[in-house]
Amino acid sequence: MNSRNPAIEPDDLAPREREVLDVLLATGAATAVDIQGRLQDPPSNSTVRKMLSRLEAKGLVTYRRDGARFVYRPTVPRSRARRRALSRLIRVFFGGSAARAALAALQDADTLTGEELDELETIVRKAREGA
Amino acid sequence: MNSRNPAIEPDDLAPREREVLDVLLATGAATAVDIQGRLQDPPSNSTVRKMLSRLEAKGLVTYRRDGARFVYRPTVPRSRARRRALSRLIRVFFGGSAARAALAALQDADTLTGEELDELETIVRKAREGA
DNA sequence: GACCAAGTGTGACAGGTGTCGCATAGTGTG
DNA sequence: CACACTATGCGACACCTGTCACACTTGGTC
Repeated sequence: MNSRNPAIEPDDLAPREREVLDVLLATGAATAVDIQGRLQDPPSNSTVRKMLSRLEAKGLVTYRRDGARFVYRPTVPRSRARRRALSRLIRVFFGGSAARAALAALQDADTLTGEELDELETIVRKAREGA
Repeated sequence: MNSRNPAIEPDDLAPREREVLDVLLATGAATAVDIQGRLQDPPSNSTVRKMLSRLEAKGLVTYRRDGARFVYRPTVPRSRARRRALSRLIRVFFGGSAARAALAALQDADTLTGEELDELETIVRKAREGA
């Protein structure tokens, strides 16, 4: 069980481990020092490395040397993790309605680009036509 | 530290505990048996009760007798937990853009009610006017 | 090649989690 | 009120987590 364990998902992780993986998912790749700097109430560097090594043992991250340092990456496809996280949010907080989740997110969006507005209009138009 | 401990947030919980709290946040209130039935790969009823008692010790749930059974509720305001979960999702998976998160959620929405479409149009219109 | 700085690997360990079985308490019915 | 049924409280315990200190590697510089 050295890598690729499809049974373990990011949701099954302990809080600190999940926090570390979150940084990796958000940035795509990072060193132990980078990660340490992005954690809330940061622990020692040793601790971060230990987390990374455990995540690696669980098959959730890989690393690659880059000179003296190691650069870590998540093995879980970002899109897959995102889909799971999104569907969980929708299930728990929006009674299963993706539309209501989207509306809530839009409330938080202080700015919308013209492109985003166009996309929204397209979605609305298509929905009206389809119905 | 019997109740109201504002320092402990749902994100700081171990996976199983979070799963239990999720059910409570999703349903508003539930008994140990209800919760057990909604967990993935459900453990014994004892286990669920132990989780609940630990969550109670952490000040995250309360219970109230209802005849023979106990009904549990989250003490964390749903809206607050939702806001935190949403902002985390946005930060980790959408580079901080609430708008892009909303668009992703809409892709998942297989049906949109007329009311929801109206709300979306209103948001788009107001955004265009404001800009 | 000897040194220093910066990185990494890992053992240890207190405390937290997930799991249950068993003893106990509350409800309703004849 | 005695019985059957269902719920709850709790002790126990193996395994997992979060934390670090300390020893070791690597890369570059005189």
